[in-house]
This record gives sequence, structure tokens and C-alpha cells, in this order.
Amino acid sequence: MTDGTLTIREMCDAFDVTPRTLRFYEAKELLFPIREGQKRLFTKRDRARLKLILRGKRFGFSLEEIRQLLDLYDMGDQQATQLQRTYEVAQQRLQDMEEQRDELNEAIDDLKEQLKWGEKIIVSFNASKKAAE
Amino acid sequence: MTDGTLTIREMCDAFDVTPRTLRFYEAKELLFPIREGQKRLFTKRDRARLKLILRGKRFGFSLEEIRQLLDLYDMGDQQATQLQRTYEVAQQRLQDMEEQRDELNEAIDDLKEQLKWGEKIIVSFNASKKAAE
DNA sequence: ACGGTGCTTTACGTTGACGTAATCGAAACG
DNA sequence: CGTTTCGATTACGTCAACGTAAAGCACCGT
Repeated sequence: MTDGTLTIREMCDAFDVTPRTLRFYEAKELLFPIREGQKRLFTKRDRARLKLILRGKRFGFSLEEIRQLLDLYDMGDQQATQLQRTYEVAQQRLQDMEEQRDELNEAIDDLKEQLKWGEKIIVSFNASKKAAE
Repeated sequence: MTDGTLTIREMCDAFDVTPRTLRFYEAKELLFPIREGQKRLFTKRDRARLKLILRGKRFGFSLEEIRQLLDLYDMGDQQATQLQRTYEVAQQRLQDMEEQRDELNEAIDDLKEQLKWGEKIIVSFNASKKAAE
């Protein structure tokens, strides 16, 4: 209890995820909870990793990408080359996201254009409908 | 040939989709090619619909949503109420897209922030590496 | 002793939009 | 007349990220 480890439920409550998700992440080698008998105990390290995982998801990384990033992260200061690559991967991802955002913006503008048209049609239609009454 | 219909391959070339996709869309009742014997012949109407389908996809509509929109579109000027609903659906979608864009922007800013950090680490790391040589 | 609760594992189900054979029919070419 | 070449149908496979049973320990209080 006082050893700083959390049960699966405590983790779920703390991070607002389901037990299934945590087991899934363990199966995918994103988390490595220790075992006390049958039960999983999530260490401080697991919490740090989960935090990064959830942040990664918000960034739109896939779990596989996240795993790779975490692995590099773990190798840590061992080799700067790796860190450099991590940086490059993240920057690539940033570029992708910005492209995606730009496309989305185009689509939004496009759709807005369509809506202006639709509006005209509705207005004129309602007008002719009123006239017919 | 001169009747304005296209074979499946001509359609594929014209719109850059696979035969599978066109058959899939037919199965999902998005397209209604006529049959000459066994073969599908895509009419002008099918081309117009496919164009709208692909545009809809760019907007991020699901095929199901697109189908409903096309159906309403087909009912056409029959009832303005429907048109109104189409309009509302599209507007809802627009709102969703803008929210999505905003989230994406947040994530981008966030990631940029992280990258600034990462940069610092790399720089200082390379510095200490250089110093060690 | 027993029901309830929490945890475990194993494994199949889900969703969307197709991809990928496998097998078959018909038409066109040489 | 044989053989590539399209096209058709049917149906199983794929990918991501879990959801959802099903079935079984282990402990807890009563």
C-alpha cells in the first residue's frame, strides 16, 4: 500500500481507463506491472509511461508508434542518436498533423461554401412556398 | 459507348478507385449502375453520385451518412423540410470538424512545446558529448 | 459454509471500408 | 479454336483498439 504501487482499479480511477485497456497495454508491451501472486501492481514507472501513452494518443500516435517512442525513451541517455531519431519522428508527426489540419481547414471552407449555396436554395424555396400559400 | 455510360474500368480510371470500391458502393446502395447482361454500366447519375461520395469522404462523412444525404438529395425539391434537415446535418458536421480542428491545433501546439524541450535536451547532450571527445 | 467482490485468463466480437483470393462466364484477339 | 483479358460473384481476411463474455481463483465478512 505504502510502497507506491497501485492496483489495477486504482490505476483505472487515476487515469480514467478500463482494466481491459491496462491489460491490453501490458500485452502490447507498453506497460510492465509487477506481479504479486496473481495480481498486477503498477509502479511509478508504469504511471509515468501511461501518462506518456495517453499524451501520445492525444497527439494521434498509434500504440505501435508510442511503444517505439517509449522504448527509445527508456534507452534514455544511452545514445543521443536515438534521441535524435525520436525527435525526428516527433517532428515528422508534427508535420503530418499540420498537413492534416490544413486539409481539414480546406474541407471546412469547402463545406462552408456548400452551405452558403444550400442556404440560398432553402431561402428561395421557402419564398416560393410562401408565395404559393 | 456513345450513350454516356461507363464500364467499371472506365469509372475506376476516371475517379481513381478500384472495382471493388464501386461494387462495394453498389452493395451499400450508394450507386445504381444498370446491367447490360452481366456487366455494370455506370450512368451520368452514378458519376454525379460518386463525385458527391468522394467529396463527402473528404469531408469526413461516413458512407452511411453519405448514403442518407444522397437519398435526401434525390428526393430533391420534393420537400424542403428534408432539405432543411440535410442542411442541419451538414452544419452539425461542420461544427464537428471545427472542433476536431481545434483539438488538433491544441495537440500541435502541445507537441511543439515538447519539441522545444527535446531540442534543449539534444543540444545540451551533444554539447556534453562534444566536451567528452 | 457461503455469497459477494475483485482480480485473473482466454478468446471471440465489434466497426468501417474495403483488400484479396477463388472460381466462373463471356468476349475479343490472333 | 484456343487463350488472354475483363468482369462477375462469393466469401474470407485485414487493421486498431479495445469491448464483452465465460469461467475460475482468492479473500472478505457474516
